[in-house]
Amino acid sequence: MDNVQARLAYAERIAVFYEKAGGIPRMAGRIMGWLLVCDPPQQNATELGQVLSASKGSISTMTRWLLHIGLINKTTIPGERRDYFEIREGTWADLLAQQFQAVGAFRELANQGLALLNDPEGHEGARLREMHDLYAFFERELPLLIEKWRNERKE
Amino acid sequence: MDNVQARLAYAERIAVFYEKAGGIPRMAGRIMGWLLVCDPPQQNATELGQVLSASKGSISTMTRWLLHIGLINKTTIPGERRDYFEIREGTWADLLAQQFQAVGAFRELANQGLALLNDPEGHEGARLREMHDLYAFFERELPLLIEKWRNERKE
DNA sequence: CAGTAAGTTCAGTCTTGACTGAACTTACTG
DNA sequence: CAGTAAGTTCAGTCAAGACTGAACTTACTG
Repeated sequence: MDNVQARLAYAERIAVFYEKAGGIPRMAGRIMGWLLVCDPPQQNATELGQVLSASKGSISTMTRWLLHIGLINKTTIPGERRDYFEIREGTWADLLAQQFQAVGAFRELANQGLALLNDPEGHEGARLREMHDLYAFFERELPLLIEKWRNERKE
Repeated sequence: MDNVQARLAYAERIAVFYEKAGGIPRMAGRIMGWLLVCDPPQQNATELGQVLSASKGSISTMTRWLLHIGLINKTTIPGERRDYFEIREGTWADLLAQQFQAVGAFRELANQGLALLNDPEGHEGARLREMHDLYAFFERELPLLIEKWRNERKE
């Protein structure tokens, strides 16, 4: 691996982006970014700590969290005691699907709001009806899109 | 407005949700939540401050921010000096459209990552190619979905 | 059964950013 | 032109949470 510095800078960029977009901890983003461009694609905790200048504790906590939400895999090599981490295949579709869950929650919140109004059908409820209809629409359509992509992918 | 307490609790729930989902400041979320269920739908800064137990400064900063990102409108009543705020019509579609912008940025990041690899076409690049293809797919499809909804809405 | 390497846990530090309160600006009103 | 109400700005406070470093657990190895 020649351009380690460039790849590190890339990991950092990914981290900043994820932090802003989804509230993902900076260090978790760095790990994700590095695992996207490192060679080989599997890295152990010590390697991650060294290249990212992070403490063992931080790596441990963040890898566990990334495992928990399903973004990475933990694998072991026969005869070795160390754990190796890698980007999980299918991560991105799952991640999007998970983010799309929020849409359903917002549709439900709109419902709860309408229940508070004296006249949900009237002009007073227009705000929440618009919110409800939009989110209901996407709650219906987004899973179909993901499905469509998974089918296209298989071919 | 009889059930003020229930509506306040609702505003709080909206605030917590938006905070987690999009990193929106708690107080901005409270304002949005309250503007969704208040009666009348227009409220001035003093009213907002009182009902939400917030300082003038906080209301001022947050309403300006909400105006800036286009979630609310500022209107005035002839003969009154105060500004009134209300949920902007079409807010939700715009908000989603804005959040979908991130998809394009991620597709671009995947490209930048591939450029760092020695063999982007090979096994080494599989991680980033998957990421790229997925985000490219959604970058294409999501605007179409929003368009579709806007058309359905018009009828 | 010491010695060591891998990994976890947790108390403490540090940074970030939301929020308050007070000083300030602006503009209407008697 | 004083008086007042509306709104802005900003320095300071406070809380949340990311990260470190050290103590601890676990399990392999000579």
